[in-house]
Amino acid sequence: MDIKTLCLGVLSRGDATGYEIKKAFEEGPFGHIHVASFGAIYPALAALSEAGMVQGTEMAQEKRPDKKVFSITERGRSAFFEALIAPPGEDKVRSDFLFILFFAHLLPASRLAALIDRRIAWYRECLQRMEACSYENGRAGEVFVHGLGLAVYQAAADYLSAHRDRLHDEVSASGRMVAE
Amino acid sequence: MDIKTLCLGVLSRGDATGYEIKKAFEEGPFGHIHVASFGAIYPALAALSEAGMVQGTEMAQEKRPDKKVFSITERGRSAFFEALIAPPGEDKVRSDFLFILFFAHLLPASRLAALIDRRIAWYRECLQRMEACSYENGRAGEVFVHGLGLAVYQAAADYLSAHRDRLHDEVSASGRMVAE
DNA sequence: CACGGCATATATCCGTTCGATATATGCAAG
DNA sequence: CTTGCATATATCGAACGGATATATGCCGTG
Repeated sequence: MDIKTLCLGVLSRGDATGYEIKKAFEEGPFGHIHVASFGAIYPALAALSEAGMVQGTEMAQEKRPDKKVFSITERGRSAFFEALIAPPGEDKVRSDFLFILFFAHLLPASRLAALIDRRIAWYRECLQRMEACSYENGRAGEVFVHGLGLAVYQAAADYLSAHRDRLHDEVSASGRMVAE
Repeated sequence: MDIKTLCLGVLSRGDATGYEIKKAFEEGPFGHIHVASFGAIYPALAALSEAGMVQGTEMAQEKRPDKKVFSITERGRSAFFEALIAPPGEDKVRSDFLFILFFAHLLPASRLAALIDRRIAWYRECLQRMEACSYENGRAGEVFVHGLGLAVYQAAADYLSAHRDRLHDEVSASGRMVAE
C-alpha cells in the first residue's frame, strides 16, 4: 500500500496535519502496522490535494508555526475504499534485531544478552502502553487488531524471556571454544 | 541495516549469486527477517566488490545462463562484524493486511472473513514449512530465531482463528445497521 | 506441436520512499 | 544562555522496489 492510501486511511478517521499523520504511524494507532516518512507524506498529500481527494486548509496558531489541516473528500473516500478491497500486498518485515540474532555466535555473549533484554523490555513497555489504551469503544476492526498485537507481542516477550539464558549459555560456551 | 550488510550476512555463511541472495530473503533462512530486492542487491554487490569486501567469479553453466558467484573477503567479514555490533535500527513493519483489518467496518463481512481465512491458512503453511526445517544442527542463534518465529506465528494464527467469527458477526451486524 | 509460464541468472530503469536537513515558534532544563 | 525537544511544513539526494529486458531451458496445456 502506498503512502497516499495510508494518508487517506488516517484522514478517513478525521482531519489531520501532515505532522499528525506521521505521528499516527509512530506512537499512534498505526504504529505497529505500517510506516510512513515526512519525505513521502508531504508529497503524497500534495498529490492527493491536486487530485481532489483531500483538501487542505491553512491555519495560523499561537506559539506554534502555522499548520495545514487536511480533510478527505468524497472522491478520496471512494479511492480509499477501492484500495481496501484490492488484494493486499505481502507483509514486509525489516528487523535488524532478528538479523543480528541469527548471527549470535559471532557476538560476545554479554552483548547478546543485553540486546535481548533491551528487546524484552521494549515488548513489555509496548504491552503496557497497549493495555492502557482502552479500545472498548473502538470499532470492531480496531479492537481485533489491538488484540492481535497484544497476543503476538506477548508471545514474543515470553519466548525471549524463556530462552534468553539458554542462548546466552550456548554462545558463551562456543565463544570459549573459539578462544581455545 | 542496508542491503550491503544484508548481502555480507548471507555471504558470511557461504558463497552465493545475486539470485541466491534474493532467494535467501524470500523462502530461505531470512525470509521473515528482512527484505531485499534485485534492484538493490545487484548495485550493492557491485559496490561491495569495488570496495574489496566481496569477490565475484563468473561461471558458465549448462542449460542455464552464466552466473557470477560472490564470496566474502576478510575485509568484508570485518565490516560485517562492525555492523553486527552497531546499535540495531528499529523494526519496520508494513502490513496491508493489518491496515485493512483496522477498517474492517468498511468492508463486506464475507470479504473480511475470506481475507482472515486466507491469512490463517498462510500462517499454518508457514508453520508447517518451518517445522519441517530441522534446525537441530543449526547454530544457536538460528535455532533461537526459528523458535521465536514459530511462537509468534502460532500466536497469530491462534488469535485469528479464535476471534474471526466474532469480528465477522460484528461487521455483519453493523453492516445491516448501515443498510437500514 | 506451439506457446506461455516458470525457474535460473544478470542487470538496469524510473518511480517511490526514506532520513536528514532547513526553516520557524516556543518552552524547559542544565 | 544554549541546547534539545515539541510542533509544523517542505525538500533534497541517497537508497530501494518492482518492472522490465535479456538469456537458456523445461514443462504443461490447448
